[in-house]
Amino acid sequence: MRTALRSFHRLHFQFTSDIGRIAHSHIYRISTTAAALTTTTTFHLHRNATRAKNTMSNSQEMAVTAPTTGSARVPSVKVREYREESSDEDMPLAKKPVNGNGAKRGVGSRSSSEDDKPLAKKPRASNGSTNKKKRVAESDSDSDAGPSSPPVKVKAEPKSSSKPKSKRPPPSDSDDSEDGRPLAKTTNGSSKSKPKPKAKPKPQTDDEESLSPSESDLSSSEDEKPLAKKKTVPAPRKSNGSVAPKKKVKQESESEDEKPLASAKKNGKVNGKQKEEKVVAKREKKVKEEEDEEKFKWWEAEAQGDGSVKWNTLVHNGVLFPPPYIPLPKGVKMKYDGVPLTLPHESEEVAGFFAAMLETDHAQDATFRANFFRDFKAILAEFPPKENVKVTSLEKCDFKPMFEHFEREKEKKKAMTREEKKKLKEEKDKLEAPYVYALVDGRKEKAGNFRAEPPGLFRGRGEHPRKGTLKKRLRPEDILLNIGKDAPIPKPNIPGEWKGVQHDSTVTWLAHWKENVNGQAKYVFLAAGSSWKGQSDRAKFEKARELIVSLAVHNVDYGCLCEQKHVDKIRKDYTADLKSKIMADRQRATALYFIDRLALRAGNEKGEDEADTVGCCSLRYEHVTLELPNKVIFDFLGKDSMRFHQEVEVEQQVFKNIKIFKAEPKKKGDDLFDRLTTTTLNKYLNEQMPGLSAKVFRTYNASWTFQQQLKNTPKDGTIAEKIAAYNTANRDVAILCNHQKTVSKNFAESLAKMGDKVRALKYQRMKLRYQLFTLDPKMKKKRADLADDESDMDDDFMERHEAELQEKAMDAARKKWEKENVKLEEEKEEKKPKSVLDERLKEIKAEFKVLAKERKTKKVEPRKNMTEEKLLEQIAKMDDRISAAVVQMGDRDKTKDVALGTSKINYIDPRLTVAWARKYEVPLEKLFSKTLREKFPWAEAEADADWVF
DNA sequence: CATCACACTTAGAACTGGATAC
DNA sequence: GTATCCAGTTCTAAGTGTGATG
Repeated sequence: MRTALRSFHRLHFQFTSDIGRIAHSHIYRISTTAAALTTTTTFHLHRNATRAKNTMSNSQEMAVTAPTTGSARVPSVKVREYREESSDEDMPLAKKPVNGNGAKRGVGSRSSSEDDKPLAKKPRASNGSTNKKKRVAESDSDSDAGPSSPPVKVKAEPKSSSKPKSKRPPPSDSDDSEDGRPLAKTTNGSSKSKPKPKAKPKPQTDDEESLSPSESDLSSSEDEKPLAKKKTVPAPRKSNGSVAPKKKVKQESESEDEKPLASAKKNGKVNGKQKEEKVVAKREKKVKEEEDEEKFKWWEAEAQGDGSVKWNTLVHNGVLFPPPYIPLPKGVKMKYDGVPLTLPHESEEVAGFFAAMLETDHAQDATFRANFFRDFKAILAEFPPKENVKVTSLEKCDFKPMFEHFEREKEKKKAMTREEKKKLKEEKDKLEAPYVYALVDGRKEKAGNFRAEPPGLFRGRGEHPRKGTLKKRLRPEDILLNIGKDAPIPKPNIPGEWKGVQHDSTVTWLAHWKENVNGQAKYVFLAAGSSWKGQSDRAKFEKARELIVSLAVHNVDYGCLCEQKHVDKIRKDYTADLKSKIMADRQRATALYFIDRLALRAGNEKGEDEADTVGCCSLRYEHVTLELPNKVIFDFLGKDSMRFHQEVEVEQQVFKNIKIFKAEPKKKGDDLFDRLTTTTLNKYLNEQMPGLSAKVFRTYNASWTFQQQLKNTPKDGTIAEKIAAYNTANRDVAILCNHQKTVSKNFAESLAKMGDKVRALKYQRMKLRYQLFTLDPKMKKKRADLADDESDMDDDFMERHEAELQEKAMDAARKKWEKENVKLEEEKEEKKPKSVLDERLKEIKAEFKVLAKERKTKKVEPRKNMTEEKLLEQIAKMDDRISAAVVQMGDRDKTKDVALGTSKINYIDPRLTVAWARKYEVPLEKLFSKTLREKFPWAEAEADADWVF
């Protein structure tokens, strides 16, 4: 329906000069009729900003927001601000200081070697209201978004503007055309050069659409009206499952006993000679390493001919089903209305699923509870309790006894001895051994998720309408195998027959089934370290790199052939298309701008029966708000219902476009890009460069950003410092991609602990300082820097700290006394009487009395043998320790809600890491875990220290 | 087209086990 | 030795993107 409407309205969008006038009046004057929209928008924004501010947790973030909030309130300020910009018209927008904070971005910073220039740090604001992620994501400022940094930026954070960050060097050939072009100036030449065949540009297009006051009104053309679309209710997705598998499926009933995998090895073509050589070379080494050597180095092999055929022979054992349900002990029963229920195994199992989650958030969630209870009632209807009790209310269900039983079981498991645990693990490994590897063309390859997903309650993320639904136990009858024609058909480890067996060599999955909750397909693939995954992973990065491969283009501006990178051309094109008269093109260009600059996902349409999350193409009216003069505020839930909240300064044209896309009659709930789908967008991108799609930009920008940020590595720092630089770069990428993690439950606690540690250090330093001043009062003047009191050192803390220290000291004394006595007893000697201990305790108390007195008088008698030099030395050491701890604390705080793993695993070309490790001589295992190294063997093989993305 | 089915990548939560603190 | 914490790993949900289908 949505799409039907879209096509119905798919008429060319003829811009008249009218648009500009509205746009203009919004920007220049906030008054009278034309301003109605703007005014409400502005106030709305203001409210948002205020709310955001109120919920913010730390002052740093408030500092970011406050100025804008203030100025947004007073339109006249905005007007003036905007006008003032005309004075620096020739300055690229991206480099204009924002709110006076972006001072680091000087006018001249653009063209010279930007790599070494510090870059104003992106602001970050978490909406501290919850410890769950939902943080307001940070956006990198201008130059970080891509090689030719266009003017996307987020307000600079004043506090951290001093933090150095490298800037990306703008590629020379694109710089002038995009970044360098003054905002307000229009270049007719560039519009002529527009390569779009679709657009038939009128000669003065650009002039008409410039922000000049002469632009006329928008409303005259029908087509200009944005499509206000109703949200349609698609028919509920059918989950009827078992359609006969379409291609090449052969139902096979032979239940031939499984041959050991090794027997099928002869089917494959093992390169015997090669193996032999390896074996000889590594003869001395252990068997395990020999095995490693056998690994197929696909990146050294010649490319296979037909890309669609993935294998010739494929042998594996299918999926491993979990053990059948083990009923609870007789005494463990849930209660209903206080009455213990004796449930049949079938319903008991389902009750157990919920009971196990009793103390998680899921169990409190209304949707989750409702869905669970619906399914629980259904199974109870089929398998009712012995007591013949009708269960009608979840509130009356008491799963506590079951929950506690599970807890006890967990404890038991924990309490097992090492041997017991080891034995258990061995048994498990033995059971799983046949499934761990598959044979692909005779090569041993690790399988991935070969364990059939056990039954349970569906844990949908965010506001998933189906969360809590019972996910049924899988049987062999649910599962379709994909396996070599000559391979033995494995026998399921539980009774039953496979749903089917097929031999499709164009796909890489080993098993497939349809899950009952959402009717979605599930697959068993090979593990991440397999050659199939490796090859496509490498191909992904190569595709992204292709974006910066230069190609010869006919440049109309200069009437010659020029070298240009794909990405530069694409950026140039979409920048031009931002002004296209064809609405669809203009929307596409604007969307592309966001995808490129903000690393948004494509945003396919989603169904009613899924969580309401969006990506770029599916952004709706309410997800984007505008703030003069050129700020776009994104606030929406993306993949996994992760909040994306950024305030971004954009090119004026983008700002204007959004205003148009949001114009009447569009309202809340309508698509922002009503004439754009991921399909059309990708089709366009594919024309720009074969194989290009929206997601490539995420890969590209992530890897590119990483490469740029790595340039901040201290060349002669310690390994730890280098790794810190690496992690900082990693974090920048994670922030770019909005990768979040839940703040750990006891984060605040552990941070507070660290804080106390710092303060304990400061306390020590304070004592040293006082000693110094007592020793030589002149030092107070000589070293005025030491005269200041420690910052967060109040009496309250000191008292508490001293009490703790005293308690510890006394404890230690007691233990020492006891120990001594035990020893004396063993040696049959006389024990020390209690009075000895008491005497020691008394001494300790006296010592701490002195400390308390010192605290009050701020005078500390120098400890014996203490000299001025020694004190100064110790103070300096203390300074180092304190600042190191403070830095570490800050780092932890900054990373608390950022997940670094996802970008490392999926977005950052591993060759960058390998090259960096070699260049800076950091052991790779400090950067890549074992699994990551297994995933990226190809990167280690091909990237030397000079490798560049 | 528009929709669906399919196959594959990307994602945070949950779990685990070893290191570290106590 | 035991508790706690955290990095690494596993699990599976939730995306992307394309080709077939009606």
